[in-house]
Amino acid sequence: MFNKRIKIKELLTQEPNGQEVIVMGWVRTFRNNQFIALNDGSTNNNLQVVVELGKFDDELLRRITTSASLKVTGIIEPSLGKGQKMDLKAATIEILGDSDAEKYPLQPKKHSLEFLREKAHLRFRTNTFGSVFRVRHALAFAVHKFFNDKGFLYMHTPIITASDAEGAGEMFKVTTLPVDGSATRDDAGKIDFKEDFFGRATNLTVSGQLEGELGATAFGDIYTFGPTFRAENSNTARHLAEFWMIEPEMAFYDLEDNANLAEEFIQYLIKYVIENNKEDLEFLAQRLAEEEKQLPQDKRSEMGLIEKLEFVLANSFERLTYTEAIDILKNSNQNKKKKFQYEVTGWGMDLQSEHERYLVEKHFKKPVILTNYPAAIKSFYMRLDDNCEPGKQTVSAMDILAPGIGEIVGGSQREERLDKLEARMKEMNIPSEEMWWYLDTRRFGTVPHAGFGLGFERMVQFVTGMTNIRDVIAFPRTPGSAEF
RNA sequence: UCCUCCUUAGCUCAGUUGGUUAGAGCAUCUGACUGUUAAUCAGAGGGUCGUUGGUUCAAGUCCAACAGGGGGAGCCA
Repeated sequence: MFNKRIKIKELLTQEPNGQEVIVMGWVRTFRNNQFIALNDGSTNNNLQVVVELGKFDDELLRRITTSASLKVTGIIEPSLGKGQKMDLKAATIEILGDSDAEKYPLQPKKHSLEFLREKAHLRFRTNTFGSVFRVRHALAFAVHKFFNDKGFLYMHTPIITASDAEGAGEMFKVTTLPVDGSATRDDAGKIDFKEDFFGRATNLTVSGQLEGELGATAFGDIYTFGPTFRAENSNTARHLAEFWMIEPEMAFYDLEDNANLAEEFIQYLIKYVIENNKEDLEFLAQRLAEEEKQLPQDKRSEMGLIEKLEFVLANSFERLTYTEAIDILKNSNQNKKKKFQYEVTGWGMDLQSEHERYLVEKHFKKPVILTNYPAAIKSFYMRLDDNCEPGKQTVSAMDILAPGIGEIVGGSQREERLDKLEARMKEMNIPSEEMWWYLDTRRFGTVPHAGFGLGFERMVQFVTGMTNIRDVIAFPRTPGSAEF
């Protein structure tokens, strides 16, 4: 019977007054052959277990090593030492699992994040990753709470799909055909996917949006929250081959409604974590400040982590159109002095990440919602804006750019007019026959609707201040790397 | 995929213009001490210098390829 234990997080909120408790956890350090710092993952704060001299066998004490797991019973008393308010005076100590100190790779000292990435199966036992993953959990919970409270329906869209949602991005193939080249070929010498498990070529999803639209045009408001896969050979601190994305889709929403929801959503998530994970945020803020001490002054953040989050809560996001952004960039000193690696050539160009960073981090110094991009650089399903200047056709797209992260949200009002949508698909070589089911939403009771995708890991990065996306997902999948 | 930097003890790192037996702190082990806070003190063990090949009388040090990792870029969320 193990479940009579009290979690350390809860115990530490109590007043020490001689209560008898059972705790279980892992040893962080054993100081002075007398003080065990015990952690059970419920909080970064350890419980100090006091081992009275002569009360326990030396044999037992020798087995209390870093990361050994213990069951301890005893009495809670006010601590005689300075660092903590209570001690657990041990009556019994049971070693649940030994941890060979010569082989256990983590020590009670500072390890580099790169080193811990290679020990991803054990890094949860550190303070940094303890905080990161508790915050990640809180954010995931807050996502569901936000949408549930608003009456959105949580929709599970398929992970195996036959459609290439945005015509962009390499996809992972899903097949049961032999990979040694012996699969049946058709007359043209191509692999005959009629022989495959699903009777057609299938992939891992790159987005649940198209299926989400089917839900939205029946339920009104839906959201998805699931894994997404991109087989791009991207090697950066903000890309994963497997990541989690939240994609709300709303009927009877236009672009402005969409932007309002996205802004409210992001602020809600931040507020939830500030209110519910104060200790973890404080730890992460301190960690980030220490890390930034190593950087040259001009590369350090102007605000501390919590200060930054509170700033984002207190100020509305800057909204401007793509056209206005191009004007700002073109007239910036940075551009006039040719300090951009990619010159701002003018209307129609795609923004490079240095341009986005300039707008967010230098010009506005807060999150920015960029809208109404040129149609030529955006996806087929985005709604064409009416009354555009000749040669400057735009779509009702929006990207939300966050300081230090870049694009955190991408969304749009969807093209609900069948004729315009079909014309656009033809233009962009999207096979409309295969998408008959998608087009049916426009054939039968089409409505104005909109939605967006929020990269969950990027949101976790923004809130925790972790600079590498591989440190905010338990087991990162990146090109050449799928250990664990 | 491109550019760039890195790879020396379990970890973090030093190692001079190529030249005897490759060092430090922490960790580990042994002992001491015992109200400690990454405890402290003393001693000990621990290395095919990422891999392969080359240059040289001599390579941790120079050159090349490969592997792994960091930072930046592209693609994107």
